[in-house]
Amino acid sequence: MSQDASRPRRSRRGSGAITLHDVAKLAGVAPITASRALNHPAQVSEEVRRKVSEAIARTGYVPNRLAGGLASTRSRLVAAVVPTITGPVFLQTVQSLTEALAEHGYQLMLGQSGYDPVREDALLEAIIGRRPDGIVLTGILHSASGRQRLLASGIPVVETWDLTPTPIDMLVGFSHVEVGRAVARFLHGRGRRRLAAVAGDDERAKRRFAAFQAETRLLGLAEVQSVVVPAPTTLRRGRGALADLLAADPSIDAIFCSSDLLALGVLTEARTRGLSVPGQLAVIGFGDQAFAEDLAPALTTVQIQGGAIGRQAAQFIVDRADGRTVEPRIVDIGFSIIKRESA
Amino acid sequence: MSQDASRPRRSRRGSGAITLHDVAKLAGVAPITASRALNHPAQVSEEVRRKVSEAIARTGYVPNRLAGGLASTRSRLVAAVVPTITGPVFLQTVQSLTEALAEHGYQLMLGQSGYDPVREDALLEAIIGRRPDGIVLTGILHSASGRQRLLASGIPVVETWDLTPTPIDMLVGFSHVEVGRAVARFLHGRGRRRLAAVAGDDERAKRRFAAFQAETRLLGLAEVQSVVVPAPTTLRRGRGALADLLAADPSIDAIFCSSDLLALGVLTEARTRGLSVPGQLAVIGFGDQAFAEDLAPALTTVQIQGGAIGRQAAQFIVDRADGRTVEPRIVDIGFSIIKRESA
DNA sequence: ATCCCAATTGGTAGCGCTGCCATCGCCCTA
DNA sequence: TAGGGCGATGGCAGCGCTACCAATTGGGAT
Repeated sequence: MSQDASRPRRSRRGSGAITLHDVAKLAGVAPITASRALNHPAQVSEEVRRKVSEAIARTGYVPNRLAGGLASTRSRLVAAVVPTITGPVFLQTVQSLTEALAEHGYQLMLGQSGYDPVREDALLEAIIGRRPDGIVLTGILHSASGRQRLLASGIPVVETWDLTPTPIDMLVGFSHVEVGRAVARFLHGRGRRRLAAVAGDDERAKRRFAAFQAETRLLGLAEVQSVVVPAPTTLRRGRGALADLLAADPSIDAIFCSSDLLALGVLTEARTRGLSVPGQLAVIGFGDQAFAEDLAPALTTVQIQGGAIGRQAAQFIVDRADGRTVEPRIVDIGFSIIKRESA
Repeated sequence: MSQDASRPRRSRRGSGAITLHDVAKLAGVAPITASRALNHPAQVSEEVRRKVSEAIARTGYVPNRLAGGLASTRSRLVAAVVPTITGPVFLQTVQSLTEALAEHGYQLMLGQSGYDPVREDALLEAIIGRRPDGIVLTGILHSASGRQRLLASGIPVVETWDLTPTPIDMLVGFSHVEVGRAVARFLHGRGRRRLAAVAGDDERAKRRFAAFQAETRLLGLAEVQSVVVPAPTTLRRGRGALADLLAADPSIDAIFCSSDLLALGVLTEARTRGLSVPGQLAVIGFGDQAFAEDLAPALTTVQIQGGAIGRQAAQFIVDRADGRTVEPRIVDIGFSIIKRESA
């Protein structure tokens, strides 16, 4: 026990914290050997492993990952970009992403792009500066300059919650077009003939809506009544939307909502107006949030496996970081319509 | 334009990316001068600033913050720990924290402690290893060893969503005890006499409930009927809770719920049972989530300024990082009961 | 006995940046 | 003209870690 006397006045700077060198000295091995004991335990003897872990326990040493990342060019940091965290759509994805990443020793950095392209650019710069081992884009439509920047950085990128034939790099999502079509056919199949829609004001929701509308025409139904509400979608917007829709055409018999929250708003407004669901009006949501199944009436909705998206994204990035080639680089996670009471 | 020929085979390692040295060379200044042009622009001449920013624009240089953080012992990283991101309670706080931090050039790392103390310790280690400039604890009850570790790391810590006289370091929150008392008095003041509660299974919710119960006794009311539901609280749990409560005592006339989602569940169950709210039953929630005001009936609830908590926490950390002493280190953000229709 | 190879350990030299101190002009004052 | 002071620039060294290569050891093959 002799860590008192010496303390050779740190030459200049530093945090003053315990370093790997301190641990190595205490364990009686070279610093690099201590490093190996931690990062490649198979490469050192049982004895060294024991001495080093003892020294760590005694000093309370915590490796400086900033230094490690700099030296190895592997930061073990992954960035996730969402428009805003308060929109509940991506939460499940962020959660499972964080968890899956943590299991592999990676840490998540969270960035909110907001709805401002200037902010988006600044955010990208801040992220790239940390040299993450991967970037997960969640429901963001990035500017051309942002895309360029990402490409130039050479950092693995996973786009999620969408399906395009030309991703920046890797992709895990589902087809919004197929969702729109499937919902139209579903409602038609259940005897609905005067369809309406409440769409959030974002690119994906609009694609779902366009496909929904196109399919409706193919089915020979009446023109779709629709309302576009600004993002993020809320219960209030749902109530307002139903009011608007009814004012425009009281004969509608089904509504496809851009989110479950919007659907809850529609349900709420319908109830206050004495409209029976699903009797007079069928309502279908999107997202299958936890509350959907326990509403009264239970909400029929489109289920997306947000958790699976996050796990797959994490897998993509870990594979890349470990030098494995990722193939295929596009994964369609699919979706399903959960039939409950509201439609 | 001459960055082709030379490329003097990087001696050994490195990411191959543009470095500050490359920029400095192109601008015709010393590396340290280029560094100053970026970080302390007031210290260099107009001319240098111009040449450097030109070189940056031409090369697409993005500073390596890992290296910067290592050299300056300021990572400009802040860690936030939440039990789970899918519980919507802390979202507002995380959002405003991220935003306020971004404005000052800080990036947020997100950690989920889950409900497992082992995981919590691993998470803390992962976080401390990144040498963040601050750690924000949100609604977490950390183990004694975790607390010890945090203290030893010397990193500024902000605890949130609570009020204790003995914080680890800094604190911004409100009194759960006062909330419980205030709600009991509020319901009593509105003529309710047979109070009940649905409490989430976490430490804070239990403190609110205990105070609620104590105050009820002081007011001379009947013993409080209660149900404890496991975290995270959901709509389903709310429905189940009302069923249980009614089974135990059909005469209850008011329910204090641990979250707005729980309250929505109670509202839903009450409706399916033909119980009128607030006529036969008063319902009050906790959190004032966005949807609360647009429910039918609109939900009376306890409002917490989650956004303000996040902003204050960011302010605390930025102040500390800039070397300002933070005083007082405990901020009571308060709460208010928002009277709507349900109680 | 000699050589070879694998397993283990150590040394050196950075990763890309910034803190500290020295240097260089230049202007102002005496 | 000499001295002092100040603003701008540069050099050096090192933050704490790991990649790469070298050295050492012990056994097995020949």
